[in-house]
Amino acid sequence: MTRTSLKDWNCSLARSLDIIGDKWAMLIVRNAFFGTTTFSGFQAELGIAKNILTNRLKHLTENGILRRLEKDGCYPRYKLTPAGWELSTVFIALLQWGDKHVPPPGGPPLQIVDRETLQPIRALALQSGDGKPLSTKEVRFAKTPADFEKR
Amino acid sequence: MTRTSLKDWNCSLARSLDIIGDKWAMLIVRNAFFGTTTFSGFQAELGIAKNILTNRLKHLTENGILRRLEKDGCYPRYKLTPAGWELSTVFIALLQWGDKHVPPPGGPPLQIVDRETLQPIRALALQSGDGKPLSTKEVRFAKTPADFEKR
DNA sequence: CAGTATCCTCGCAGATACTG
DNA sequence: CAGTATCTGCGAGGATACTG
Repeated sequence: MTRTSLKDWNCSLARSLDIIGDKWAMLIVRNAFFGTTTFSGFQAELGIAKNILTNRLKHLTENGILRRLEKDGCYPRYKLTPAGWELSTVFIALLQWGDKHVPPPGGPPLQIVDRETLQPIRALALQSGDGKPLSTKEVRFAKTPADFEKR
Repeated sequence: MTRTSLKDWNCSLARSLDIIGDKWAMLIVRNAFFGTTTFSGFQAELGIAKNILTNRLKHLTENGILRRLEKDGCYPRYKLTPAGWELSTVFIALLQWGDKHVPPPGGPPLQIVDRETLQPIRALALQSGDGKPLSTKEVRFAKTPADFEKR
């Protein structure tokens, strides 16, 4: 009678979906990937309710996607773990799929380009260390970040 | 006050998540990819409630992921559209991520191998035509299909 | 077999006020 | 700023009975 949990399924996809299978989780990871680190940052960019955001951040932290870093006298920062970084392969695939098959209401889709070459990125191979931002493989948006996520 | 819909966001990822961002949708696509075509097939394999399954199948059909084929005097069959096939890049990425980062409760994870070479598949490039199953690139499970998804 | 029709429940999510 | 606490409610999702 309770909702089925996928945690214990003998299937990696199912278990993965149990962690990042809801829309907010994936969007949070995406924004973390593109540089957001603070509570209010996620909150403003996504327009998500605070308690829900708390929930998701906690859930992602407990499942090893995010790491919560507290420096004394400073705001806590959320950064992707290596496992979190590797999720980029997933949402980039989804993003590109969406670019192709779910056209935006108006205007052309935003593009992800390499920060240096400005060439469109088709797939990412990430091998980051311990949550540090990537150097050359780092990506940005062709449009300004502000354009990107207007809620 | 209503739940936020991602349909109209200016972001391909968000719009994609609105379509296949819930766990059942992705699992249905996965099973469709691996050969399931009938209502009862999905129902038995996933253990999903019938009305929910009806919902999801309708939703996926309306959004161009599945195609519902009716032959007179025969059961309806659900087959992936080309767009649906291309989703495999997404869930394979997720599946492999899960293999690495969300270890199963007991025993080694199942593996996806090439049907002919039996080599593990790391990434798929699909270029299927009109919903037809793929030929050489088709994949199967190293274990029997029956092992695969025991609900 | 492939759904439709109901009913019911509880989880997710939104809004808001409040705290260190 | 970064949450916590509380209230509220829609609606996803489950169970079951029924139909062509």
